[in-house]
Amino acid sequence: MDILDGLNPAQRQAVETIEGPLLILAGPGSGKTRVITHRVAYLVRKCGISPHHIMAVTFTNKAANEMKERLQTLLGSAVQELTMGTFHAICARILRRDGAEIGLDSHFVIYDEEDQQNLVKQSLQGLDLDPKKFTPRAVLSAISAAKSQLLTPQDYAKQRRTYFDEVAQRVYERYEERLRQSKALDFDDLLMKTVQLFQEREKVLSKYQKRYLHILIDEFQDTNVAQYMLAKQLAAKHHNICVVGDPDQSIYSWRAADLRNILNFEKDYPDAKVVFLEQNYRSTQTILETASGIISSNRQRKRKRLWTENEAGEKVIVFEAYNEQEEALFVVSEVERLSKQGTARPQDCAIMYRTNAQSRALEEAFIRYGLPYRLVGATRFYARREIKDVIAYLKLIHNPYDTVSLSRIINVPPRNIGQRSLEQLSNWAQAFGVPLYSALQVLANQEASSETTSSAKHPFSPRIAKSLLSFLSLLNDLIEESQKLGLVELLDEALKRTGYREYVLAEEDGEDRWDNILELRTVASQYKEMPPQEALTAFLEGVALVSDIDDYDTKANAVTLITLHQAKGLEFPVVFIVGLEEGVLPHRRSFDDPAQMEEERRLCYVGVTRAKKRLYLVRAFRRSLMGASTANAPSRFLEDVPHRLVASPQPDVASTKTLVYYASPATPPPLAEPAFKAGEQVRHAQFGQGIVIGCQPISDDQEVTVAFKGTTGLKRLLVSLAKLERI
DNA sequence: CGAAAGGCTCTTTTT
DNA sequence: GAGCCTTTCG
Repeated sequence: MDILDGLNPAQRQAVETIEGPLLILAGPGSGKTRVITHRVAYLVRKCGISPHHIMAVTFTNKAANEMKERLQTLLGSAVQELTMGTFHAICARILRRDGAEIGLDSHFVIYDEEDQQNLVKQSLQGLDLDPKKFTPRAVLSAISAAKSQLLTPQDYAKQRRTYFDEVAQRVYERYEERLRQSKALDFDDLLMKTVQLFQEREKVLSKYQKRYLHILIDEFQDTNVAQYMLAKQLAAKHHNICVVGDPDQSIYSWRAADLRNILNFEKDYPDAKVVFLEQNYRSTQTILETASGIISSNRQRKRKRLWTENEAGEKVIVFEAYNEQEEALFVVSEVERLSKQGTARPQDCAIMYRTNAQSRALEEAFIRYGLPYRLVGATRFYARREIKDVIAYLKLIHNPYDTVSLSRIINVPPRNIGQRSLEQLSNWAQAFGVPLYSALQVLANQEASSETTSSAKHPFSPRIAKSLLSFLSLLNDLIEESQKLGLVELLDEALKRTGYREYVLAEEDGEDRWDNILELRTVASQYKEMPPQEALTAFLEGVALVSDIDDYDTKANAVTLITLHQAKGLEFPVVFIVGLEEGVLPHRRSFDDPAQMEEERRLCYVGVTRAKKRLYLVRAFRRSLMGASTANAPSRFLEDVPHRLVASPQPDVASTKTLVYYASPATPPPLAEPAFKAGEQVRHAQFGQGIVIGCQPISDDQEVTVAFKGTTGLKRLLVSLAKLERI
């Protein structure tokens, strides 16, 4: 098969233009992914470029994996040679290998946002500031923005304007110092340090420049200054840089993405060729026109003409519910109706919303009516406390200087090292300017030699000193074990020695939490092929850089619940956008900033253009936000949907007049008949006898809660799996 | 020292 | 409505 077969002229041009800079402006549904994969295949198969010399940067790991899968069929095992991943993942690899050149320890740990916030909190302490005015969150966001623009604390100092800037700058300095002590890098460092490495070490840069003859970057509209600089550095030798994006789909400016990267690409690369992909293969005429209607009100944009040969298709359905419960009910009954009709299966449908909090009402409705659903994100596996605790142990084993992780688990499970003791330890360490781990070792030496060397003598009571030392030896033992044990064995050993299992099981939801840990163990077991040390590094890196969307599996037989941001790059036959209200979408935080308001509009545009066949725009008249229920006006975006595209009876979306369109008289599907009733006596093969407490539908199954005799206690089981026997 | 309870503030979006 | 922090008590 020829690689160019089945491509339209513009797509073909995008694939064949391999020399020099290339900007591909790709409208939604224009076959962008297809172009990128075919371009890579073309480079390898037609131009004889080794995959080793190609770098492709994607926005998520998921996108990278999918692309690899597709290329597998075109290239076979040579795919492994490609450098493919997010900027963050690629940079982490580079720094692990060559970071020593700029003084980085190859055992650096990666700090996620929670870790960062803890560190900012620590750095704020002792500055004697109004904690209301200078929240860790706000300060961190300033620091992160600075780093995304490659501003060091010194650079930041030069351009600070307000008192807040001054404070943020001082915290930034302390924060950096602590990161360094902990041998840790935060997300932004991964980019910034790589840029720095390339700036300061010509040899290293040149090595990578020589290697990467071709560089491809997807979702270019969402890159920040640091990422842009990185691309520029890497491409400086060969100039074969191909960027793909769509300014209308730029939705990450709050994460310091800079639209100017794509808008000014042609200025920075004067010899750049530009290809427009404007034919849409995804959506119906109606959906595409709806999208155009919405986006064309933005003033800061290049006009472009999207078109499609697809049929007009179904009208857009606009629905106003009374409140979020009714909104959810409407969605559920529509999904049910479509699937009864055979029009769409549950997995063909997606429900998109502006904020994670909105998923709750939807979830409740789905559970209540026993419809299968799949929630992307929100539950954030790796953000769970027990998972973070266990990972903190592993991070510490990997790099004991990691002060954030050490502070996190020094008293988890409780070992008599309370806040005050930790504070004492921290102050003492700070006085020496060393990480907590080093301080603990100094303490150990002092205790061992029993000599009382004047000023530096530790401040701890004998009892506390004993607790601290026993923690230190626990940690040291585990570090020693890590030399010989495989990853899973190491994890087990850590859990055993710390007594974490007993600790977690004693809590409320202990069973669930323990199950989560077992799931983490399963993830760890996937690294068994590697040598132990390497496995630990790879595991921690993987864990640090995953995103919620990464393990989203489209095959499950379930409706997808997803934020508009996460929906970028996906497509569904049926899309519901809910919460189309002033204050929600657009979000109220964008009211006073026209640029942000335009981004809200783009977000809405992204949502609409995910739909292939059917689009529902749904809003609620009242909605409870933060406890209180408020009435909201219809979203201004609804006004931009041409009336002729909306299902009759014509809703007058411009007015606040109520409704309009009812899908079949809302007949809520009957509750599935519970398989068990409370009070029934049952027997389980493993847990023995018990009494049923309750039973409720969950996805396409039922969950039964049983109180078992003896030590087992309360268990929640899936009816289909548990094989409960009535007695 | 730590567990429990009560009161406070926020909530966009996330690699 | 929840997570976070502070307070209080054992």
